[in-house]
Amino acid sequence: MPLSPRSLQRNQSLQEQTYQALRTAILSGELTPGQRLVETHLAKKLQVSRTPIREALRQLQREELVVVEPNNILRVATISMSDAVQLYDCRLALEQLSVAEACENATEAQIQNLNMMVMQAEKLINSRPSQLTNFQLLDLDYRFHRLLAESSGNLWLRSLLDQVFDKMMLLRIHTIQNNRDVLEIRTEHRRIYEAVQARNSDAATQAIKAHLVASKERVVREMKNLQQTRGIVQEG
Amino acid sequence: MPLSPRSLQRNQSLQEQTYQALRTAILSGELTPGQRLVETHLAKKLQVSRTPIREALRQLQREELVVVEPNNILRVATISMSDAVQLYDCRLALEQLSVAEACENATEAQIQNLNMMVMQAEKLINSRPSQLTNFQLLDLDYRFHRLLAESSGNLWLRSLLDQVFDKMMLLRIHTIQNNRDVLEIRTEHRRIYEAVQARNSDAATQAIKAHLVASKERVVREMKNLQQTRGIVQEG
DNA sequence: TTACTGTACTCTGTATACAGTTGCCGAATC
DNA sequence: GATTCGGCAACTGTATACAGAGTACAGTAA
Repeated sequence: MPLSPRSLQRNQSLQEQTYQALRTAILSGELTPGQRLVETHLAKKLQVSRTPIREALRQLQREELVVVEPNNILRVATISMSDAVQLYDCRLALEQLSVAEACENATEAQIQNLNMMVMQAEKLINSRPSQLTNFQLLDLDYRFHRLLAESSGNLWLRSLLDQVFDKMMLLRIHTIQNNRDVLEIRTEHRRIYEAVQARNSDAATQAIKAHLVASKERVVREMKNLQQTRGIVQEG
Repeated sequence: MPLSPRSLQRNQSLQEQTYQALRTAILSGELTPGQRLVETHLAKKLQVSRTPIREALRQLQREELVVVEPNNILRVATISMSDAVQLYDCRLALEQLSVAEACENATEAQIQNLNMMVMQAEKLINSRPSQLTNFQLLDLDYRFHRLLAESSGNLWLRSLLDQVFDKMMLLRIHTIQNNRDVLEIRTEHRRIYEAVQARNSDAATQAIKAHLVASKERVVREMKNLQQTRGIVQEG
């Protein structure tokens, strides 16, 4: 849903709706990394006053989806190659814990949902590639990982991983545009799912580790490609 | 530094200063867990308008140092026993990565600083126990861990751990009041330091793991004690 | 042509006004 | 004495006004 006037309703606070709208716009790529954010413009676009905009921006700033320059200019955050590597390292640490605890604590309903996601992904991969299916795959990828985190039963782990996922999304929404191979999740997700379903903590840890290491490598390779062609993502 | 009118200066934005003041007040225990936060009162206390207060509160809310109730009442966050356990699990995952990367990337200056902190702690422990030295020890403990995270060179790891540390601080500022034994960091910190200094990644990982497992156990024990006597920390 | 300066414009930081909501208290009623 | 209703007080949500900082641009002088 594009950033548009009065797509907002009055049942929730405008501040919260503004926050969601901006976050979604950033994570969907509608607001591109590095783009300047001007309070007054956003206010006009969303048909609200600056107050809710400012509060939403402060939150995004605290999550580092928005960064502030020395002269108080706000921009959508940019993810560099080294950021990506470091984020993957954090994921590696956190998601091993995530699946290990999921093996212990996942409910049957959660396990069924995981299964459905794996099957959906397999179906999507067999369909004709297009930019739409690429986005759907990426979405499915992160829904799978978020559900794993949720299944761990550890709320703080979930909250930390959510932040990491948001930042990864910011990056990947731009890396997958052309190359669906960066989303080789077919066998990898299934292996993770099966280990969790069997409550086999060691296998699950191994599987997620292999998945993330492979994924990291694919993303880094794709970023190098992108850097050669266009200059969207800068080195940091 | 107590929350007082016009302790703020005009060189930084009031919003940022307000944020720092509130965060410090929460982490130092001046604002106690569960305490209600009223914008207008805080505004009067800090001698600023509601605008900077609101923006600061939104940030604290996003970091979950402040929680909002259904009727829009804001309160200082409360950490339950299960929160503490889950936070320790996250720390365990992240800090193992932290020291492993610190072994690779720490600068000589950082290693020297780590050493100084270890020695300072050893000196403090030998001094006469008091509430003041307890607070100093706790502060030193977290400064040590933060510096480890910084030495890893992984900015995202550092940012994630900072959040975890803040929440732990919120908890521990109340658990250590009487019992300094929860801060048995003498030998444990030294062992971590020596492993990092020797760039021995395996030893460092083992040492931090042992430290955190032991620390978790001590804190849980102390929380059980507290729960029996007074009701500050509620089960969640 | 270049460098400097004044000016107008844009944007942010902060304060404040106003409206809507929630919750409480007291009075009237059963 | 308990209960319910009206009204008041306390807060929050939102809009907006205003001031100050930064910036770009044009005009002028060397």
